[in-house]
Amino acid sequence: MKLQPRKEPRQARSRAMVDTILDAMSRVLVERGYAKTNTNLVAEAAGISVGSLYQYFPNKDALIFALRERHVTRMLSLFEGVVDQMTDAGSLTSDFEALIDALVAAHLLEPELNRILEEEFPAFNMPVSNQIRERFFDSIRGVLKRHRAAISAPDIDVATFVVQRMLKALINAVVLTGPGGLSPGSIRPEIVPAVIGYLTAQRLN
Amino acid sequence: MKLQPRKEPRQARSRAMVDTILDAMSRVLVERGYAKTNTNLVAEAAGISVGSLYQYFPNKDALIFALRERHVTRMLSLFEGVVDQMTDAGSLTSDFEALIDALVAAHLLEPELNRILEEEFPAFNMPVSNQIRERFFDSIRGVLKRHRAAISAPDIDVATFVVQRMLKALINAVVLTGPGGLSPGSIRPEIVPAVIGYLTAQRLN
Amino acid sequence: MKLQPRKEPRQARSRAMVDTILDAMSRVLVERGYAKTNTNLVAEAAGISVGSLYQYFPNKDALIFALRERHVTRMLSLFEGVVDQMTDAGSLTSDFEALIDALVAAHLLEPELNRILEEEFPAFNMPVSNQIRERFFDSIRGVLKRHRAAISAPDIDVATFVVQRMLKALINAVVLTGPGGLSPGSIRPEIVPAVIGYLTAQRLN
Amino acid sequence: MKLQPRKEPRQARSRAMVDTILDAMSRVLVERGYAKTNTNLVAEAAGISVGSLYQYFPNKDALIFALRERHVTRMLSLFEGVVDQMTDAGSLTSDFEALIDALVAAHLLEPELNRILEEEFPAFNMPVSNQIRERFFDSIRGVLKRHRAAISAPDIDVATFVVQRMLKALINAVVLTGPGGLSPGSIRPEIVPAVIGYLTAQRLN
DNA sequence: AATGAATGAGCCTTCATTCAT
DNA sequence: AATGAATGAAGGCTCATTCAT
Repeated sequence: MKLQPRKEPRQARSRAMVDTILDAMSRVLVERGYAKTNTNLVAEAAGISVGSLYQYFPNKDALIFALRERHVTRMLSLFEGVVDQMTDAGSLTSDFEALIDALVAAHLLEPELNRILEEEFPAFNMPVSNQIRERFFDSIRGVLKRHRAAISAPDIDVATFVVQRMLKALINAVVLTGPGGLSPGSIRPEIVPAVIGYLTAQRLN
Repeated sequence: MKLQPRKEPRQARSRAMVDTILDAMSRVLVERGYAKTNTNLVAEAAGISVGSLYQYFPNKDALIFALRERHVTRMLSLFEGVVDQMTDAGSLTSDFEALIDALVAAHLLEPELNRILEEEFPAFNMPVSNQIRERFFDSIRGVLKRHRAAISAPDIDVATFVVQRMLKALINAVVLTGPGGLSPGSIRPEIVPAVIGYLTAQRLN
Repeated sequence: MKLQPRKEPRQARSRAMVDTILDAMSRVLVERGYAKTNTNLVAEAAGISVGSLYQYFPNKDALIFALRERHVTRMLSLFEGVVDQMTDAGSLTSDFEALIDALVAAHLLEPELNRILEEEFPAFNMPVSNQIRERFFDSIRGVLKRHRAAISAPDIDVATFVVQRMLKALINAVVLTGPGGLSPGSIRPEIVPAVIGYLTAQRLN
Repeated sequence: MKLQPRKEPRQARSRAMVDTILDAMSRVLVERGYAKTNTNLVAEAAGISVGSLYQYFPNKDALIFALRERHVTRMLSLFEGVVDQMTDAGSLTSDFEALIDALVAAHLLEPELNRILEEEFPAFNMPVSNQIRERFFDSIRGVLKRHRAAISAPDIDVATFVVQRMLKALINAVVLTGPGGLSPGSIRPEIVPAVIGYLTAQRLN
């Protein structure tokens, strides 16, 4: 009676493997930088053989892509969690304060990996999948829609896009420590005014 | 009277060569992308030998660096030209309108190269030289200072930094044609409100 | 009963590979000379890919170094074999006769390789490992010590050093076929008198 | 009246140039080692252009060859000077003492260059010209002939060859400071006994 | 004769990917 | 499915030599 299943169903094993590999990739990337990262190294760091690595990823690009996806998805989860908890009670400002807190927190999950993914990558080639991008977009749009009345921007989609870009740029400024420049701490408090300022700006036409 | 020198003095020849090489680099980069660009190809595209290329650039990185510098310097020229022509008569809004026009124009000088330099590069490693960065910064700060009274942001340096980041992010959104997303044309008119909105936002504390 | 392991245990395979590569290196070196020897050629001669070669040797220098070590170690083996078989019965002269026979034989194992290693190499940079050098030294010193009474040289270590140098120089003269010069055969019988003459020379002070 | 000749006759200029170039080669060789020496560097060190260098030497090998020749010729001069001053009064021992002194002094003329020429060169390929070799040989043979009666070696030519090799080996041991090993100073006094011991060794057959 | 920029063959080395075991 | 040795195309860079000026 072969009732006992494999300890783990195949799919699960595969997923665990994929995660192990991505963890290794992340570690190597952080430790050595993109230029000195290669598949053999990643396999070794994952405790498997290169051959096995290629069982789970068809090529190096797929590996990079998957890592980006996973990283961004994790950030998205945190972000959506915050958005989902918003009630109708919140003001535009308080909502964005929460949202920015969440975004900063998300970026600080794996800050080194995040830095490399943002700065050191020849990889916008393969942009984060549209699905993820859209969910970020939709979350922000949801907030804007809820406060439609308070917003002077004529087109919500356009405003969402602009806010998204502003947030990304400014939060990276806070999170990514550059060699010179102003302290991240002093930028942080400016993000809310920037967003709110834009959304509520007086428009002539 | 053999007074006439060689058609071009030595220094000039060297500069012409450097420019020829950078032009070739730019072309190859645009045509094939960073990953498929190599020094032999660049030399060929420049109509010279690899050896010659290495007479002018010590290594591949120096080539990339120089190309970035040249590109950014050209953008800076255009930008500073606009800023220099500003009179005290301009309003905060009109000044930023001019400034954004200039920036967009600057980014459209070599849009494809610009895209690759912005997106495809493992190159924050070698950031644009601080001097250039600072001159961008100073230009913007100059404008802000002139309109200090109209600005609610408490710290001009911080505000400059934020504006700079916003401008970069939003102008890239306008200039860099992504596969999906909103049309750049619709983003463009939002930049002024975004900047002005931030600068004049009501601040509680 | 699948008790039989792979035909060759891993370590053995690796060693075989190293030897195959060194054999190829040796062959190429002999056929083309050092200046025209390169890693790709060696790999080809070894019937493997360059990549494989670099799996066993980190760089070209390591390859050369290893070849020298192997060659000298083999010579050392032959030499030590002879020394070990010496009994107390031998005279100073008969001992050195045997010793010189062994050295000549050792040099004639791979005479062409030996010539290149001795003459064509920018390689004192990476001297034969001290351990090997010392074992040669110690063997000779052992013989001298046994015959201490018959030796006029005041310091055994110094005498060992001198004898070692003399032997190397004279045996190379015998073994290395130069373009012109005396026939090696006529030099050979002079080595024993040279060594014995030195060791037993009358010293005034 | 174009009476004034070029300041220097052509031949002389050429010789001066050749010497300038060889001096530069020597300097570069000593400062950077063979592996890091190249023709462009030598030309620069000589204060001329590569093109000019190639006016005087057809290729790199010729340059190396010429430098060796010059160096060895200079050593030969010093050596022959000593030999020429020998009178019939000298004993075998005193003659060799003088001769060894001269050789050591010769090797210490440009010790660093000498070291590189001896140790770091893939250059026995192009052995010192036979003429020079022969003059060394002849000088030594001359001394041996003068003392023929005191010498037990049956064949003067063979003995000359052996002595020559011994001298070269032992003097290099004195002059070339290796990383480990006995102090050169302690080897020096052994050279005379070695040579004399060989020449006067008792021979059985 | 001098110059030195230009040449380009050639070398060492890396690494994504394959495949026999 | 796993292994990891093997592959080999590709790339950065050097340097002896040439040649237009």
